[in-house]
Amino acid sequence: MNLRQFELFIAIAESGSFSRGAEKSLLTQSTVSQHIASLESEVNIRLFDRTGRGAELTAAGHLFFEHARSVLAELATLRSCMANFSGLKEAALCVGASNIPGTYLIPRLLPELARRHPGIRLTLLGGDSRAILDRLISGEVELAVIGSHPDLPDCDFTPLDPDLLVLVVGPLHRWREEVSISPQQLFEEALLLRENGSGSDLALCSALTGIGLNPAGLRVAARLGSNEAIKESIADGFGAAFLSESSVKREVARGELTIIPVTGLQVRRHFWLVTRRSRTLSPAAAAFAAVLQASKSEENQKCF
Amino acid sequence: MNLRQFELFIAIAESGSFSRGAEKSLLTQSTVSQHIASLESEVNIRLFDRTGRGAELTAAGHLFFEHARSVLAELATLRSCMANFSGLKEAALCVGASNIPGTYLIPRLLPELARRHPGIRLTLLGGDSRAILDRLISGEVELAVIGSHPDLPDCDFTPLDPDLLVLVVGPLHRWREEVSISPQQLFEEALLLRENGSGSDLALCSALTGIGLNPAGLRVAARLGSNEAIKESIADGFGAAFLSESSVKREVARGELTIIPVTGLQVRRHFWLVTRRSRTLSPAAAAFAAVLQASKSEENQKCF
DNA sequence: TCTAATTACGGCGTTCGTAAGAATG
DNA sequence: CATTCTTACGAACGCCGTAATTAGA
Repeated sequence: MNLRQFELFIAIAESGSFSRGAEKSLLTQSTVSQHIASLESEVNIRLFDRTGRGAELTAAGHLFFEHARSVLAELATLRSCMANFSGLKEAALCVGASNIPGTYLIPRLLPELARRHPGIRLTLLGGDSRAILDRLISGEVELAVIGSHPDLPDCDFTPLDPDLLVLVVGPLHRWREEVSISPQQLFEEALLLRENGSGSDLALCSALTGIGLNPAGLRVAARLGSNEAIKESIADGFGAAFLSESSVKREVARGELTIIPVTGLQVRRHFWLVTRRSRTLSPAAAAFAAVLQASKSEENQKCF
Repeated sequence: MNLRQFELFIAIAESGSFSRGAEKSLLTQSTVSQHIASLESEVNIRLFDRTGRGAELTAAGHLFFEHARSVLAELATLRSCMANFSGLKEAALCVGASNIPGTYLIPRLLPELARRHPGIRLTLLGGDSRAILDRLISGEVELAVIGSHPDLPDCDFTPLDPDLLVLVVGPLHRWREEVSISPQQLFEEALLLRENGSGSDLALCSALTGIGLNPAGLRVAARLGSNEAIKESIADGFGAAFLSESSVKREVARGELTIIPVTGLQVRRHFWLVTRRSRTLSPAAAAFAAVLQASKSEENQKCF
């Protein structure tokens, strides 16, 4: 009992004769005869009545016919789904992203993704880096975009465009009017930081260390769990913080926050595209990754 | 792409390794490898990621998996339907029967049919003999039970138990008290007959001719289209009629109708089981025919 | 007697297993 | 180094076609 025989069976049933069914299926009568005999012996019941001028379905044959059609219909569905999937005509894609990339990076890329592959239905799952990576490893998301690079043996990390962290203060802050400050001045001011070990925290520490300063000396007023919480606090006039440039663009434009350059200090943090090592990306995931990479070169071009 | 490969694919997907999938499917690893490679080349996309300690579905593989399961589910349905059908566990049967057999013969057989084959779902289509035979020839019904035997080359007729036609009159009829009447007396009375050429009409004519009388001399008060119409008329006291003994049993028992024996005249009419020549009967139809035949011998035993 | 399905048989392609090789952890 | 998948190659099986046979109209 195989799919070819099903198609043959249906060709015969619809044409009413073994010979015409054979023609349709590009086979000879004799082969057709063998196949039907084989089917009949397998279900142990006659499927066609041989009438002398063709063949006609028996009651059992009618039953078989209906179900054979269902089987072939399912098969056709499978084929078309696979073709759509391969061709990116229609594909579900599940991506994980931590806070900053999920809020500020990926949304900017959605138009380009939709333009290139209108069939991709994207689901974006959020969470902190650790949770996102867990979801990646479990297969719940196919790729992840995060702002840190833990040492995971099972994952491949691809750098995306670097995120610039800038010092921002609120409209009532005493630094408000400064054209710039020195790195040393940072140690005199109450700072708001993200969680210990978070991507932005690590980036700041590494930048300070890079110019010979010890991050441990910073006056950390608070460590807050969200970018937005820090913004709120600063907007009220309390403290200063290093925030992702892209995440404060809007507020800076409205004058709610002000960027204060710090002479000789550049705090950068990379975003990483993470995939499971030696796992095949679906075409949709590959397309998404390509869009991410493309945006990266664009950003870099702007930098140079 | 064939059904065997689908089963194999699912075995691998569920067990998480080519080797274990091979065991389940009673194949060797290498064969399995070839089959999956063949599937993958056919849909033109990777279905499994080979992880070094097994194999895991890719996104495309998950999609394939779902649909492959649907295909196999349909196949399983087909197999079970065919098995049920062959085994009479569950089968639809469509039978045609003309008026008398449909009303009085077949209903009596239903309990026996249900006892032998509880799974058979019977559909009984009615109509006059001609309509029933048309439905038989078109394949709409698989077998037919009728009260006449037209000369159709494409049909096989099998005689069932003969039906006895008896002369019945109403409670107000002048023959009410007669113990019996002579055949000649029939010609003095208004008779109600069925349609010209109907089974019961033919039976009466043939019986009269058989004892040397000419049916043309009968006083035909009316020809009515239904047995029940004739009963109604007679019960009102008008006329007499030859009706199927089995169809008047109930009324005779209640005293609404009376059977008057006619000396030396026996009007019999055969019922026929009709099938299309050289067509295979479904198991259900064969079972139904068997019940009919069994009832026939029973009746004959009573006769002798 | 013609048309259509079945049967017999030989060629050929596919599937399968053994065994050796490569990759992964 | 062990496990797992891949590749190569020969054997077996099944599928297909030709041609002769049988059945039906």
